[in-house]
Amino acid sequence: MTDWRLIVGKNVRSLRLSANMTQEKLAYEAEIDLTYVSGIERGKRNPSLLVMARMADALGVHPKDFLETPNE
Amino acid sequence: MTDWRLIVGKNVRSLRLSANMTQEKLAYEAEIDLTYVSGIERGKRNPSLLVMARMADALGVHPKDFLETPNE
DNA sequence: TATTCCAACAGACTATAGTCCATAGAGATT
DNA sequence: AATCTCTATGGACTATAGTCTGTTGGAATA
Repeated sequence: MTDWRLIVGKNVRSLRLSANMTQEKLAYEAEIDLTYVSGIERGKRNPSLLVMARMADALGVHPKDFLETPNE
Repeated sequence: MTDWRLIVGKNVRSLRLSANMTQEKLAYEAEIDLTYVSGIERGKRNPSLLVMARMADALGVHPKDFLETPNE
C-alpha cells in the first residue's frame, strides 16, 4: 500500500531543487503557505488537486510529474 | 488557464464507464460518498490526493491517468 | 401507469485542508 | 560569537473537502 503523500513529497522536493527554488519561493509563486509546502515535501500533508496544479505551474512541470513512481 | 477539476472529471467519468461501473459502485469501492463522485465528474469538486488515489485504485488505473490532458 | 436504475443537485453537518504566527536548529559566512 | 538563509515543527485558527439525507428527473423495462 503505497503512501502517495510520500511519493508526491519526494517528487515536489526534487523538482523544486532542479528548478533552484527555495520552499519560500515556491510557496510564493504557487500562492500557498510556506509551512504547507514544507509539510507536503515531508509527506505529512494531503494536498488538493488545485494546490498540486498551482505548484506544478510554479515549477514549470505537469501535475502528473508529482505522481511519478520509482520503477515498479 | 486550464480548469483541472474539469479535466479530472472527464477522465474519471470515461475511465469509470470503460470499467463498466456506476457512480455508486465506484463510490463504494473507493470508500467515498456517492454524491461526491458525482460532483467530481461534473468538475465541481477539488478532490484531495488520497481521494484521487483511492478512486484510481478502484478503477485499476494509475492516478496520473486522471490528469491526462487532451493533445495540446 | 408505475417501478427500477442511474445520475444531478440542494442543504446541513463534520472532518480536515490550508493559513498564520512563533520558535528552533543546522550550515554558511563575517 | 553573531548574523543570515533555509527548513522543520507546533498550535490556534479559518476555509473548504467530504458526508449524509432527501428530492428530482430521465431512460428503460414490465
